[in-house]
Amino acid sequence: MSDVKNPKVRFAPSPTGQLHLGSARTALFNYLYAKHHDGSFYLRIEDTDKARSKQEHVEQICSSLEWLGLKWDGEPLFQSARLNEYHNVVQTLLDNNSAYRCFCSKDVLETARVEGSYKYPGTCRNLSEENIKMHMNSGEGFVVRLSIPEGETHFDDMIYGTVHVKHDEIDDFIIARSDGNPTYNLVVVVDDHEMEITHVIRGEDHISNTPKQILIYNALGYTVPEFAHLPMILGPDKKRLSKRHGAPGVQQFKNDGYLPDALLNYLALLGWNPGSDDEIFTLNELIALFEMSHVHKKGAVYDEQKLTWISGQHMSRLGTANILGGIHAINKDWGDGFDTQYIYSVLDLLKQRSKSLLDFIDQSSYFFSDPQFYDEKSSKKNWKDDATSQIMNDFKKRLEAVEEWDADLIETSLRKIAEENNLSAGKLIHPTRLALSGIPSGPSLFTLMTILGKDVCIRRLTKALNIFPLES
RNA sequence: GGCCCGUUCGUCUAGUGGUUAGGACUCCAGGUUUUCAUCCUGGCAACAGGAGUUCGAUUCUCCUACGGGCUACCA
Repeated sequence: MSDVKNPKVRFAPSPTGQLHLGSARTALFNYLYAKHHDGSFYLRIEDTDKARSKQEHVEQICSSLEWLGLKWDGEPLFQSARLNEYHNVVQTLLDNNSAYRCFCSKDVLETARVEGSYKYPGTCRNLSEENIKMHMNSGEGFVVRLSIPEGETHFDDMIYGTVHVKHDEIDDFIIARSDGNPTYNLVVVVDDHEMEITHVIRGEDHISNTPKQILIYNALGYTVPEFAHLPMILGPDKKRLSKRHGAPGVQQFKNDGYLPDALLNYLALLGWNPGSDDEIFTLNELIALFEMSHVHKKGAVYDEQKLTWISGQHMSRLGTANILGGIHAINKDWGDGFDTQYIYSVLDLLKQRSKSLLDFIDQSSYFFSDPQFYDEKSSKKNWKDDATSQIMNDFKKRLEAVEEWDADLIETSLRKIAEENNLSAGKLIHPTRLALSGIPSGPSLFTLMTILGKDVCIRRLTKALNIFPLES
């Protein structure tokens, strides 16, 4: 066990879109790390980009996290509510000469960049007091840039190891825009400090922001937290999965009938390994097993087939009552009008055959309503003539006479008729299945009939006898 | 252009200075089953390339290639 005690971590999405796979994984690893070490997991909404942030995304992100079961501690912190605080910090940095006002126009700098000059030239870095006053008096807009000192910054990343960055690689980056609003690198530091975050766990795309942020921590005299940068989740083309690049939203997985634990399980395996050959875990098991040292640096390609397999594993392992809960979350009317024992029989019979809740609902439909359609191919193959109808009619009569509706007795009765008519049992089984379920495949016919009950079976057989063999 | 990171079966991954390079998903073949699915058994399939260090490198070092990230008045 590690000696880390009660870490405080945060998941800090910007509400510019729904919670997608990549950010869900980041949230998960933060959560696992925190809970494994008896720490806290906080939520912070990074909504300083007013143009792109939307309330509906905030709600969507929260409900996705709730669905996944990643409960955050306390109340979410909204950056938009802390603008005054950021202004004060910018002023502090200006006052202690860690930052300066820059009056260069956006266009000029943009042009220079296009021409190959990737770094800010430092034009306004050492303006005189008078010069600054002159600019300000004339009402010119300005941004505030951090003044990067000479030297080098390094930090020990929990995943990447020690990262060294020379300061001449770092631009005098902007911490406050010309409209006075702070930028990401500034607010992240201010808030992580305010929230007393001990471990910053985020995507690898932030690794080059880290030294910039450390410089701000230093300029403000704040304690620098630990960092862990997670590998990216990639699309099939090995490009980073992003909102733009077809990253599915978490909501989509919910709608597709995946169990939250199954999604979490799959996500955990992208970039992390449990140190054993086991692959199926509940969230609590993941918490117990999670170690940052088992996270590696390589990006992982998202593979829906493996997710589907994991989902199927969770379906068959999950308790029947929990499956029912999941189904009701999708469709609260499911199973209405049927008694609990009947519903549980169906659940037990089909859950290990299902890849997802939706798949389950689909497979179980004929337990709740008589078939409206009959599979065409199977109809032609298994009930193509009057001879079949003849035998099916006999079978129906025999069933009507059965006193005790029991799988074994039904089977015996069916096989007996087949034998009497010199037919293989399949000649009777297939048309019966078709008549009862409308489809050519499914669980054991005899247990299926037992669950359905005598009345329903007779009713469906009668209906089928009126219809089959199908015309044309 | 610059900085940083990565590279083991198609995919997710384990692994060691000497291994038949292991597992999982997918796929294929059998088995089980009334059918389909599950399940069981078996199979296909990988150390990016080149130097160097070494008795010996997949493992250590360097180079190259390829891939990724960052290089915004986005976060």
